[in-house]
Amino acid sequence: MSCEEDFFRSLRGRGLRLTSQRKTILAALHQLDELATAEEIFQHVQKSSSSSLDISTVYRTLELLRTFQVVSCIQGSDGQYRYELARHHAPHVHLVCRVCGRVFEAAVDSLQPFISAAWEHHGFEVDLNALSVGGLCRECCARGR
Amino acid sequence: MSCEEDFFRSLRGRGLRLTSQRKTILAALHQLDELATAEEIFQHVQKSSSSSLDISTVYRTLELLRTFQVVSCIQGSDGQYRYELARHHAPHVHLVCRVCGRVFEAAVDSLQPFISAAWEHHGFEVDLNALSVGGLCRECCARGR
DNA sequence: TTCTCTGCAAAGACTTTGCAGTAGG
DNA sequence: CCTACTGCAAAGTCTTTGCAGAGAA
Repeated sequence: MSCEEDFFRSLRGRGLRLTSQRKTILAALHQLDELATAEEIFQHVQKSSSSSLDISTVYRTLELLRTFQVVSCIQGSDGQYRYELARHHAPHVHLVCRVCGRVFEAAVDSLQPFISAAWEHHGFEVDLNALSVGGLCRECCARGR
Repeated sequence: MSCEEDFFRSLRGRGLRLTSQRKTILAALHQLDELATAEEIFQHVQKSSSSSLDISTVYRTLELLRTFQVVSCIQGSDGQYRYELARHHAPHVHLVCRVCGRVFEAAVDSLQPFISAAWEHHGFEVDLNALSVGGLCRECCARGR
């Protein structure tokens, strides 16, 4: 799995180690294949794997994966951080419904004018991997808020 | 002040009351005139006003103001909620630097294509007041991350 | 062997909640 | 006078941290 090899190389580059817990968490991210909280990743490992690990290890590993840009991280409408594999998905934006909290994925091409404008007017480099947009989804909108 | 009158009317519509604490918090939001956390609003009142209130009252009032759309609310890079008066500002987007945490305001016109696309493809109604975009600011970008 | 990493437990930061007294309308 | 609101204190939720032992390289 090239993702694990990449991770291993990144770790070695800083004198860090590829432990079984880190492998397990990376595998869980592949299996979940969607935005997941640290708690959800933890639960998934508890159920699907014989390996045991601690929730604090999950947090520490996710932080590490984030610094290597292996995972991207957004905050849902409930304020929790949610993670997903960065390279596993085409670049996309998350549409987070402020009522039901569900997350939808939208393409990024229509954002190009905005990205250019942010760069030209503010020197700001928009991070597409961490982009989440609040609003109302179709159902909640129809339900009248 | 029309903002307070609006708030009063909204409250009356639901049989709720305009208390001195709610007036104080609304005034603080006007004085701060920028994104502020509950704690910052609380501190501001403690310093600048003779009225005393509890931090839990600040949270309860901000939640109330949010349901009436008097304030809008985003999450900064540190995960804290930050509030500002919704009508006091022209519609704008917050650019949140993932390194230094500073927040910049950007115009929304270049987002029009994206807003239209989200609506057409997903039936998703983007909420501009709650829109924050992560990335790297000019300084942190120049500093090489 | 050498350090990094882990599990555990505890603390931390921010936010919410239950309750009895206070005060708005 | 009614009942929503407040302050207080306590709990809740999510996340981080200190430390001694475990385990990669």
